[in-house]
Amino acid sequence: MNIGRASEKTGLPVRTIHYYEEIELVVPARRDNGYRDYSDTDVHKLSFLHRARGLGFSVEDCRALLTLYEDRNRASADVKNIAAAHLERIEEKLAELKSLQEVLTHLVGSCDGDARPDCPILDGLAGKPSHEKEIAE
Amino acid sequence: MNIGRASEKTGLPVRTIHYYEEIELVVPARRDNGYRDYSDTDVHKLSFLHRARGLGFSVEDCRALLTLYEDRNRASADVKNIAAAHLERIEEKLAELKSLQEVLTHLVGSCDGDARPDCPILDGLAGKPSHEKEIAE
DNA sequence: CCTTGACCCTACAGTTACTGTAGACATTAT
DNA sequence: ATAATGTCTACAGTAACTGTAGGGTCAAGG
Repeated sequence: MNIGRASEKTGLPVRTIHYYEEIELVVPARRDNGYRDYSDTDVHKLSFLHRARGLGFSVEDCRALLTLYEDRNRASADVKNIAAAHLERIEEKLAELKSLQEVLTHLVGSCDGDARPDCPILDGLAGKPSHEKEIAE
Repeated sequence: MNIGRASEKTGLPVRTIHYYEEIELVVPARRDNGYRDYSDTDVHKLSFLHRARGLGFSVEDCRALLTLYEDRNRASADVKNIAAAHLERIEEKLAELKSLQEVLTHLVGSCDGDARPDCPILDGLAGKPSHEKEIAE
C-alpha cells in the first residue's frame, strides 16, 4: 500500500515514516514508479513504533524490539535478555503511570476550589512517600 | 541544595537540569557565589519532569502540568480541562503499556525456541485484533 | 487527450529536547 | 597549599523528528 494509507493506518505522519526508512527501521518495497509499497508486516512494525515511541522508548530500544520481533524464532539468550529488560522497564512505567494518574485525579478531584497553599499533593507529584522531608542540605 | 545533589535526587543529568532552567521550566534561586540553589519544591518539579518525560509526555505537556501544579488553588476551568485531557492520555498509555507487556511476555514465554515463521504475535505486536487482515488497498 | 487536484518523490533546512566540551571560578579534602 | 571535585557560562553537537521546495505520478472530469 502507499505511504499515505500506511500513515492513516498507523497514525504516524508521512514524514516520520520516511524518517524510519532513512534510519533503516522499516524499509518498504518499491514499485516501478518509485513509490514506497508497505506490506501489512511493515504497517505492523510502524504501529508498534508509534506505540512504543509514545511510551518513551527510544528509537534504539525499538530497533532492538523489532529485531526481537523478527528473530523471535532464533530464541537466542541475547534476544531473551533484551525482552526481559524491556519487560522490567514496562513494569516500571506502568507503576509510574498509575502514580501519575492517581496524583492528577487527586489534584482535580479533591483540591479544586480549595485554596490551601500546601496541599500534600505537592509531595505526591514527585512520586515520593509524603513523609520524606529534607535530607540535611 | 546544589545542582549535583538535585541531580542525584531526581535522576536527571545536571545538563538536563540546566536546560530546564534555560526554558524556564524550573528556575532555582541563586546563591552569592552564583551557584544554583534548588528547593525541595524545585526537586519535586524535576522529579515530576523526569517521570512524565520518560512516559512520553512532551515538555509543553509538562509545562501545562506544572502550571496546574502551581495554580491548583485557582481551580479555573482551563486547568481542569488540561488535567482531564492528561488523565485521558494516561488511560490510553496505560492500556498501550499493558498490551505491550502482554505481547512481550507472550513473545518470551511461548514462542522462544519455536521456529514457526508466522506466529500470531505478529498481529499482536501492533495491538490489533488478530482477525483484521487487509482492507482492500 | 488534457488538465487539475491529490498523492508521491528527493533533498535540504529547521525544530525540539537534550548532551558534550572547554575554559574559568568556587569549594572541599589532604 | 594544592589537588580534586563541583559549579559556572557559552558554544557546538546529536537524536528524532518536521517543514518546505521543486518536481514527477495518477485517477477523475471536461
